[in-house]
Amino acid sequence: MPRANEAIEQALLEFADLLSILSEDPFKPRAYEKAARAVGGYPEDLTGKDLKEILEVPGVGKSIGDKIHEFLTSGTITELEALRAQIPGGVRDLMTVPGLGPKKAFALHGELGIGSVDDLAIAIGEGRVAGLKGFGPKTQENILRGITQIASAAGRVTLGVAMDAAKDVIARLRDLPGVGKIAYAGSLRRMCETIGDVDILVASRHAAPIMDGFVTHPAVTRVLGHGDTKSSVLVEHGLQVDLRVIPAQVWGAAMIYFTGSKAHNVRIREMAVRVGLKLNEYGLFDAKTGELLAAKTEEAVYAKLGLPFIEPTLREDRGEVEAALAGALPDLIQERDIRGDLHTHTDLTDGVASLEEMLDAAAARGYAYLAVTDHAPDLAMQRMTTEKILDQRERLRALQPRHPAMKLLHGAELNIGPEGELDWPDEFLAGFDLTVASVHSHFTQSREEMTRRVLRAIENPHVHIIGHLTTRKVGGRPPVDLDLEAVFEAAGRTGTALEVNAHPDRLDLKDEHILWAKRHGVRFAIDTDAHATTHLDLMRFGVATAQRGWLTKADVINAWPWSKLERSLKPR
DNA sequence: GCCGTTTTCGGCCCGACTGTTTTCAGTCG
Repeated sequence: MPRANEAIEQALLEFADLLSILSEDPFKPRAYEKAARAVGGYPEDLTGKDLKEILEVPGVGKSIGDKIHEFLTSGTITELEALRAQIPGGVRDLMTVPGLGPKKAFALHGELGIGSVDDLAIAIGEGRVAGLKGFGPKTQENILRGITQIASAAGRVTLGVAMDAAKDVIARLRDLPGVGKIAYAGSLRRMCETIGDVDILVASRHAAPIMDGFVTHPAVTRVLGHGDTKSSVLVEHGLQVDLRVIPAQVWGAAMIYFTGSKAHNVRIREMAVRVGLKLNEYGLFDAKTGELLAAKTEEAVYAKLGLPFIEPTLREDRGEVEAALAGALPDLIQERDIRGDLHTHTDLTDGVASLEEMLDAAAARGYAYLAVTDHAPDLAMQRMTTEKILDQRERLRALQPRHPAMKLLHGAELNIGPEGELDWPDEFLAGFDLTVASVHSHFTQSREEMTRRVLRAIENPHVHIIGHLTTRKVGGRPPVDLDLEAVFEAAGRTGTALEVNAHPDRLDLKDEHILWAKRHGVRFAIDTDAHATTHLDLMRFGVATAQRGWLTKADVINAWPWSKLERSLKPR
């Protein structure tokens, strides 16, 4: 079962949102938000903890601690229920529209009775919103654009949400009698950035009890179908989960079939047909005699087709079949190849873990190096100063002896200003072991301005990595407008690495961009941008995205041994 | 609501941008 922390985090964030609508005091919702993040990033599972232990979570005091305790013992928070009764859920959804915050959402609900995003679109169309104070033509236009943006992601969830749901279901089903192999397939196994539905495969001869266990899972909000070998349900976030039970002897063929992509499957089925074979979810057959040639493992099925095993992350019909036939599949980067994380935060800025905790967590992962890269002063909200970061550097240096197997790198996440300027002059930047430079403001600049700005940062010899290049949020904020061809050319030429941000809400660069950039000889850094020790585990999503971009460990600077990385960090 | 001490209250996430509000509220990172 997943940790209770995530459910508590969601409940506290909802509490914060509802308070921000209802409460005059802006600090109260912030306290809930802060506590939510701290719980989400807390390394220990809160399940079964008593009040005293709960109060050890930073940012959690008596009042919130009581609510967490109530949630852990009863599954609900009475006061949260009371807030929900005052504010329909759809009103909270309004705040997901870019440009709409608690005040505007409250006005729309209070003045016009608007209770959902759909209501809002209709009301704008009918001109009813125009009369409302603070809702001029530009604002309405922005809201409509935001609604379109949300709608385009409707029905899909991020990789992280889908993975949690899949793990949860698998954990519940794994111990049922008669369950052999169990695994997720589909777009989740291919690690696509958004997931429409989760496919889970179980090998068993006795489907009925497994089906029953599935549809009665506590996370199920609605049963869409309940058959002999296939059932479909909806869980949180409206996510659909399909379960299929198949005989163990056709596991490989079924995994290929249900992993897809459709385009990949079409390609290999065509290959089969051309040589007198037939491929479906039950196996690879001789088309004439019907004899079963392979089915048990994916490797066996691919082999009979004259192909090596193709990693799920490559199965998009982007040339992987041709490469496989030519023996030219890339030797893809794996999570075990990663030797360190080069973009992490501590509680000196907006992280929730201390420097010591982050170092311990990284060391526990067996990393050979770790860069601590807290935010720089130009991101004003973080209140970083030159004194604070120099003090952190001293503390980091002093901690080095505690981690003899891990090289500690002192860095910063710099802000690329609107003109491409950075937070500190070059002399000061030269004092860092490593820097990440990212865009955090002025997202709406023109393509020319944005490109000039990013190019200037790339050309700066004291910048080693460009963080989350496009700043997009999966299913949320659109990417900035940027001449990627020019950016990739410059990054390739200067040796400035481009980040593959591993957070499932970002995945930035995305797979297509990685493929494109790689053609320019760009180097990459797969980083978690961790704001908590638990976030270091997000590395797997970054590695999967890098795989989808066909990267090998030679392409990824944090898969290099320290001696090689160290040489590459010298000023150009 | 939390927290720390300048210690039981008062400060906390600051500053810029946007659109529209004729002087600034709301939103965002």
